[in-house]
Amino acid sequence: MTIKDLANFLKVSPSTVSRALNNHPDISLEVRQRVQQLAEELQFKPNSFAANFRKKQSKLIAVVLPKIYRSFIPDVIEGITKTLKQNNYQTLILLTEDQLENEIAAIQQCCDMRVDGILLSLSNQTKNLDHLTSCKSLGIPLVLFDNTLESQDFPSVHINDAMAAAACANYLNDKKIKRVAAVFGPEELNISKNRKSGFHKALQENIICDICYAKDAKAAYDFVNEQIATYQTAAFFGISDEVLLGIITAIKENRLSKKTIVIGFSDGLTMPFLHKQLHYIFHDGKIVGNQAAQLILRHIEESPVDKQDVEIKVELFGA
Amino acid sequence: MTIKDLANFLKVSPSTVSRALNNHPDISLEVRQRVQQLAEELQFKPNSFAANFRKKQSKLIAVVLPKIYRSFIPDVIEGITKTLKQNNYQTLILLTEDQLENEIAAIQQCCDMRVDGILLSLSNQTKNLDHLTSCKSLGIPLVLFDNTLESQDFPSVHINDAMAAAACANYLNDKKIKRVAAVFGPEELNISKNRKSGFHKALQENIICDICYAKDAKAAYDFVNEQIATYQTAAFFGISDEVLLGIITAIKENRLSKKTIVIGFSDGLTMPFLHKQLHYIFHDGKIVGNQAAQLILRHIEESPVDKQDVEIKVELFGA
DNA sequence: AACGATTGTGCAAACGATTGCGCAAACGAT
DNA sequence: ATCGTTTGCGCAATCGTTTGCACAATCGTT
Repeated sequence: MTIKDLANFLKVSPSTVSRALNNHPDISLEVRQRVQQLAEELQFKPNSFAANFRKKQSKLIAVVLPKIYRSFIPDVIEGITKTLKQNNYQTLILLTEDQLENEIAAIQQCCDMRVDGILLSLSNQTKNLDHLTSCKSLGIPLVLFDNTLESQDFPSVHINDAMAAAACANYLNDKKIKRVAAVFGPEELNISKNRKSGFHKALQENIICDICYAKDAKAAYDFVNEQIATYQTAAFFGISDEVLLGIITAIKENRLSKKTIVIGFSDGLTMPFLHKQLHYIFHDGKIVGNQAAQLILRHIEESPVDKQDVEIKVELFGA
Repeated sequence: MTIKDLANFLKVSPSTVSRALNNHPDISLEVRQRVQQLAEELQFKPNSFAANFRKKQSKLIAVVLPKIYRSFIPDVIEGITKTLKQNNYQTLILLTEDQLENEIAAIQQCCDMRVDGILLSLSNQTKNLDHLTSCKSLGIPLVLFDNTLESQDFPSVHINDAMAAAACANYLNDKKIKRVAAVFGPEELNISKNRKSGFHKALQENIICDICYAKDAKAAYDFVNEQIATYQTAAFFGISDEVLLGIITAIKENRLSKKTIVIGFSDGLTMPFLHKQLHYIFHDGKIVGNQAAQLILRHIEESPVDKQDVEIKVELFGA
């Protein structure tokens, strides 16, 4: 079933069928309707590969990211796919498992496939953007999101981690606490670094702050248990749902829920439900995804656009 | 940069370049190496769209599913993408948001795009497979996974929900409990139905069983609180991480952790960590994804394959 | 020396849709 | 009646690769 078949059947030329199907004004209403009607009846759909090939576009956007963790990222993907679908693009998922080598291969793949755009959340191993030169030279738009690096070349979408972390610190300042235990993610993660420096800068100097880089919930949990045992710590800061899970589990097992302050970053679902007293920066993946998608679409459709980062506003929620 | 450019430069024909790049044995080693070397130097990659177009394949597999929940599905996607990537296929994600209408549109999209295969987890609204006839007629392989329906035409990958639920019931039978509260997901979900019937059939008749269809963790939580207040229930069954979150939160808030039995289905991460005494059927998304991907690859590459369902083995874990 | 077999390469036709350009018919204006 | 314009459609090239087939060169055989 091709355009030619339709054309033969209708005794018109393939070009006419093509134009009729695309509502080209050159084609008379009568012919247009006949074509569209037959196409409808025969369930004919033009081969989008042939069309895309001819038009030199793929209508495919690649999302390259380390891993689909249990929180946040699913929302990001949802936000991206929804926005893209509305604009007739499809979403391709490539996972790097936090390996730079995989990231490089994935980007290469994207270039080879001639995707129309790339949304990239960097692996933790990635220290620079050298591997993105091929995108640049091929003119494939690329937007960084979530885990990003400063760049002249590529716009990014993210929250202001430092400011949000500072808001948490300020909350703790106001509570006149003496000591806080702060749990970050793996040390090499940019969000760890940014949130940590923002937190420290804002935290009053007279507050003692113990810190930990936890690779998972268990590590956070162990650290918190130790802190409680040693210092009777009653205030905790955690930069992700993963570490918050460790923190909250520990304080619940120590039966400290009521008097203890827990504050951190969360996607607003599991952790606030699990611990009603949680204070959290609501890190909404859907918005991040949506914004990233919109940004890449702008770069694809109205090139050239001046590079412009998007900083998502966040708020402190909680009891 | 095309094959033709390379050919001109090397004073050979495009066909020779093409074959050389594909390691076709017809091409002498010498020519092959010259071609490959130049391609390497110039960073040339054949336009895969043109190639796929010519070969009538897209190297794209669509994954159509309701939603990327916070547990299980991320693992499934990970399992799928990994397996597909190893076989040089890319993963396309289409979300249906549990709307039949979206599912129909997504399948249509897939057919229009000529994807090489479809992995489909049904929406809760889907009661039959009529909308898949176009796949059938176009010869696009399709594999059902996770939320499936019985079908003559399409193979499926899933666990034996009824048997796994029965294993949970048997565990409770052995514990000589008098009463259990069982929390399912939305009533229209197939996993709710299957797990419920399996559970009930296996549960001893003298055990009182209160049930609830919870749409989210909060609903499960409310139900459990009520059960505890009314009957001092001390045994709970939950069919997903989502409802287990509600159950566990409630019993923790009621300070019942130690003596209370909680059993259910989990992806083995958050819930077992949160509640160390949890007994759970380990529902491993990675395996489901991997198996589904392998199955679709078989159907793509060695057609025709006789329809054959895959039933993933599961085990009861926990303290 | 003449012959088939083998080996390596090029020619040209696909694949299916799009699109610049040309051309005929129909129309209105002079 | 003539000419210029508009309207509606078809021709044919094009996108970049792949691939069946033809063909030339080389080789070993008789």
